[in-house]
Amino acid sequence: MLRIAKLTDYATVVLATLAERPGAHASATELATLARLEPTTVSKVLKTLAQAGLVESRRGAAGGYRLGRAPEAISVADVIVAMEGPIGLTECQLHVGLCHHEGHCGIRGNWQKIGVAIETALQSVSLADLVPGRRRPTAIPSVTLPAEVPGAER
Amino acid sequence: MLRIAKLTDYATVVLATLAERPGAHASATELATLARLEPTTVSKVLKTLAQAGLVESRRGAAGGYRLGRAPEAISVADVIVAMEGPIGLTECQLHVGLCHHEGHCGIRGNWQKIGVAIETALQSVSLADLVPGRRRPTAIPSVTLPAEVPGAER
DNA sequence: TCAATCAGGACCCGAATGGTACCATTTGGC
DNA sequence: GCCAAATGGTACCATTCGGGTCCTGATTGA
Repeated sequence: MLRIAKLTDYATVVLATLAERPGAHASATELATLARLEPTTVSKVLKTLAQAGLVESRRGAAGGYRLGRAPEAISVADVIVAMEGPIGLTECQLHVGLCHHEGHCGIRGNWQKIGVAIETALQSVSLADLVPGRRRPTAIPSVTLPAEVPGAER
Repeated sequence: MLRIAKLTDYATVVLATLAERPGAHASATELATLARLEPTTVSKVLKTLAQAGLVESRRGAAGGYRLGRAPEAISVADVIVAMEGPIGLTECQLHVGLCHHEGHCGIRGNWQKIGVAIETALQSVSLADLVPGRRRPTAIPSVTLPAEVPGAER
């Protein structure tokens, strides 16, 4: 487990397809053909991505979608956040007050730090890194877990 | 999103509770009281953890559970794997052949590397680090994404 | 022998997910 | 001016999954 949703996976594929044809607008059906996905599903994904600003849409005839930013400026974390909302391993990481164990749960702060570390890792990988053969980075910046993970703030 | 299941969260709390009383066996109901969780839920969690070897069980009167290994030897990744199965962000990361896009999907290998990076990060945090006030590590080992993330193996 | 405790299912309910369909709106071209 | 193409938005449904509860059997110590 610890999966991302299928739609999020599709989103990365669609975005990668878009990254291979920069500038021009591509329709949802066209992208679906290229990515070999269901047109309706691709359309749904693109709508969500457009709301997040990751793709720009143009309506009407000869409309379609194109990347909202350069592939290097779109991280995997951006895609996940756009499709699934804020990244947080636990519920209490996002919404304070919902969990009635907050008062005595000593490991809450640690989960938050772990989540931050994962989010940082996902932010360090850009869409350009995912597109096959487009860019070939020599190395990915190293990711460090935030120091002192112990039960600090309680 | 990108959440862990609630039961996994409970598992860390229960394990942390167990870590605070090393050696002695504690019953499921006793642990539930300490962790302020439902006894039946705690029992369910403990059964799963016992199957994975993270806790040792003793049946009968005066039975109960205790940690199977030292808290330092139990990582957050171990807990997640025990409760939810292998860590994998995407379906194709775990089961080859299920996805009919494998042949032409260029970003599959990259997702795998991202998953490995996250798993490594989770493995670097032990149960001892989660228990409040028990150990206070000066720093957590840095985690580096595996080099060359480009669409290599295709 | 009995009570306490774990082991292992079976079961149910609610929520989330994936997928589809429908209609309104916008745009460009004939 | 009209029509086709395309997105925007919403609603809907089937399925799966997670969380929680309950029951019965096996084991152990007093």
